[in-house]
Amino acid sequence: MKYHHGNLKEELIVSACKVCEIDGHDQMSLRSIAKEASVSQTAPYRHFKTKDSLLAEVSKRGFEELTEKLQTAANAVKNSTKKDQFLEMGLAYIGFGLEKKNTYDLMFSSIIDKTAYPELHNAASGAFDELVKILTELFPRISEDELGKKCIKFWAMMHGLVGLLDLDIDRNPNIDAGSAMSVVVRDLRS
Amino acid sequence: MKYHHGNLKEELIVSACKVCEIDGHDQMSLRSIAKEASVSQTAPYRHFKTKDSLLAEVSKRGFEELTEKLQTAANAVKNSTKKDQFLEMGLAYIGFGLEKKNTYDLMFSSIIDKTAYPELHNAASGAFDELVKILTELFPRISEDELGKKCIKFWAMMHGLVGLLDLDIDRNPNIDAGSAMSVVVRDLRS
DNA sequence: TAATAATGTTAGCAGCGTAAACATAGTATA
DNA sequence: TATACTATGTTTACGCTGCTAACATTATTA
Repeated sequence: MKYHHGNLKEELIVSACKVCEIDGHDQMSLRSIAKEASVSQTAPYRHFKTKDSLLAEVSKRGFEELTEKLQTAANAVKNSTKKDQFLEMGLAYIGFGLEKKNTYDLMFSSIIDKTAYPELHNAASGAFDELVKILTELFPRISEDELGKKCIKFWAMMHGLVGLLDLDIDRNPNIDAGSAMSVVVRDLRS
Repeated sequence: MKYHHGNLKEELIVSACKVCEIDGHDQMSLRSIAKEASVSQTAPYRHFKTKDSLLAEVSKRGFEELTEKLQTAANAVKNSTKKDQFLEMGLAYIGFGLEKKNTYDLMFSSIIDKTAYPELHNAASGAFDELVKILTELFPRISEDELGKKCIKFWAMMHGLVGLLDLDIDRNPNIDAGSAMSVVVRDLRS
């Protein structure tokens, strides 16, 4: 084992993502992350000013992955009906939210002060911008104002659904991700 | 100062709620809560098995307060149009979410394992049940299935909006709670 | 009244984020 | 090439945390 790792910063981020997704963000101690990367407990401080700045990086990558997922979904159904396009995008969003539940929780938790990490805020806004871009192509004729509202509505619904599906708050076994989506999607395609 | 407090359990819950709302749930240490209640650091363990079980109580009271807020809002506009009734309920929900932001975060965070605290789960479901009850009166004619979907939609939208308004993810200064609500409310009143 | 249960405090453990001091390796300059 | 400097690792240590064990005090009950 070399004394100087060479690529520790990246390795630490990867380790942090792993610990987050496997054990949850409440289990993300710097020590556990450092152990995962096989370095000493304080090695991360050569690359990250605080623990939060490392978590911010994990969160940022989550938003980047979400952006990609939305892009891919939009491309996959470019020539379908609006309904299908929305369904696909919605399922992509919810799929990410449920599959990477722990990372999603971190992304939307208030643990990290977003205003303190501009890059994180940009990544989060970037995902929203991607949504705007996709919806702009879907609705070329409506006003910018109406478009913005549509985006907020979509995101709010998806985010809300992820939270509710995860919480199982309704106790209704008939409402799974797919059917909940189809309920919601009807309001968006027009 | 008496040795035996007499009502420490209740006092601790109140102190915990205070610490949560003022400092945020990430600052809720048992020690800080005990200090707020002017008892020793380990006194809480006579009344709560773990720290989480105390947090669960705080979260439970949050859901109970939310339930009340929804009730009050529904009663206040009993004879208005459906649109106004929805607006009022929505604003009550969002108002709670933004005003008691830190408590709301705790309630919907994954810090507490809901399945481990049946009373918390009941309180959360109780808030949803209240929503079902109100919407049942608003829509006496639609099927139970449709009603359930409407409730999920409402909750998802409100929860989503709270998250987005708080996150300021859209960076759109024109979208505040009121206008966002009115965007969303149009879909629900029919 | 004496035993017991309930409820408080004190002391101490391991794990945490973080800072300081130190060790080692790579790089620039003489 | 030798030497200084910088980058990046480790060790140690501090105060905070959740929690347990041992002990102190009060309330209840036989």
